[in-house]
Amino acid sequence: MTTETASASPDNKYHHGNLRLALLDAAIAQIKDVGVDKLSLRGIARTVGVSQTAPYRHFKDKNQLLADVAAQAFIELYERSYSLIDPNASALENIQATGMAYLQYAIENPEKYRLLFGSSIKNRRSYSAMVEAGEQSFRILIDQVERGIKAGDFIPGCPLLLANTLWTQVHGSASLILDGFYQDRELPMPFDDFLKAQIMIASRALLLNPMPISLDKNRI
Amino acid sequence: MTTETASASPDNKYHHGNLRLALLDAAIAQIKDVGVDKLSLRGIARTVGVSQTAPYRHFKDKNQLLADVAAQAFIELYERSYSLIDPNASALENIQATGMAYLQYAIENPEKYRLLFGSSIKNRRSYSAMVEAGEQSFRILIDQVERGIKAGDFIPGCPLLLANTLWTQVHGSASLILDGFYQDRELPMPFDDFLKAQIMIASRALLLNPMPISLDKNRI
DNA sequence: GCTTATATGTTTTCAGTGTCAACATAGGTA
DNA sequence: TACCTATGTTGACACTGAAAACATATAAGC
Repeated sequence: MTTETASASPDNKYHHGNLRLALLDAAIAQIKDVGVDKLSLRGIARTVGVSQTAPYRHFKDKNQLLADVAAQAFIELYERSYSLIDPNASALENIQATGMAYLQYAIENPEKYRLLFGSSIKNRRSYSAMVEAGEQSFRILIDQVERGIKAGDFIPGCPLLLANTLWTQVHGSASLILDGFYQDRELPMPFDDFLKAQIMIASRALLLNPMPISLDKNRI
Repeated sequence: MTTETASASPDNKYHHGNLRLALLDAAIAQIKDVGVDKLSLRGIARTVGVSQTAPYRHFKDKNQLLADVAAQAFIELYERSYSLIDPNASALENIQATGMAYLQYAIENPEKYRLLFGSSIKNRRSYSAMVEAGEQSFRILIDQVERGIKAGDFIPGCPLLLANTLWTQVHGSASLILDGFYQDRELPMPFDDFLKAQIMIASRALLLNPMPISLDKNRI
């Protein structure tokens, strides 16, 4: 979602007014309905009603357009996660809540998620805006891990390490969902519970003194 | 690695002899050095020295060629994992060993791993040989989880759920490695230890009675 | 107001892709 | 011998990302 509306000066045949935003919006739309790897620069130029090379005035190449879209999406993801952090809740609760929100984002925006973490974008490291937006999201998790350690709930390990362990679990979960790994697969419980249970198990690993067993054998 | 050598009848201008294998081999080679998404059917046809449409006699389309390569790679991965299972070792030890081997495979064969779990292959579910090869690998993990439960070491939960939690962690870890997430990033310890520590933490979640804290604060 | 530079468009073109249809040939079989 | 089928080839189509050369509208300096 871009902040401004895409058309600024209305009847300006030649100069579009705000082509850059219009292209980004069209790209997001196209990603959503044809998928990130069927997205074509020419296609989005066509839907915006502009020549096929016009986008090159605003983006060095297709890769940069994708990186810019991704940066936006990372911010979206960050805001969504951040809004769920409750300073009064325990670190564990916050972690589990944001973990589920993360999965939900991936499920609701599969193609965007693929853009964020797939290999559509080359040379990720060289798009600093995108990288920083991504790291901002990650820092939410690190912060909560640090809180949990300080509160004496979690193992007193390196926060980056612990946070990363959690993140990789959730990220792997998302990847497998999007790759259709769970389609036509019999699960022992509703899908949502399945995901939640995994997050609970994974976060149990951080607890200094986890319950000997906190899961009902029949439910899980 | 295909089992037979690719050229059967030597001087047969028109009929190649074993084009199918030759194409698969060329595909693997091309994946290794230009990457899975820069692989082109025409390119591999060229290196094999055959017309650009010849591959269509052996593969319905590019997607099917990729799926066939992936099936092979899954078997590779399976064999590598299976060879590490020691019936006399504990489930936990086996799980940690295969987990590290899995990451090592991903690091050594980044483009192959991307092929296996990225979105290069469309409609994965419809390539049953590939799907089954993949599930075979996963079953190794499930088996060990079941062993751990029976031995009274692990939480008595649904093995699929527990195994999946572990797998998603390792898979996520691999994805982030390949996406260059750890490049130019300061880590609190050597990279290999970093990965191993995460696997240890993640598998700690399965233990019925994990050590209150088993990690030295300074090392981790 | 006039000129001029710059940002933002367009046209044209190139090299590359996956895939299809039509045709050619070699080897095995009736 | 005649033919069928598997396996090749040629040529074409409809795409793609991208570069080069050209056009125009807006903004800045005088």
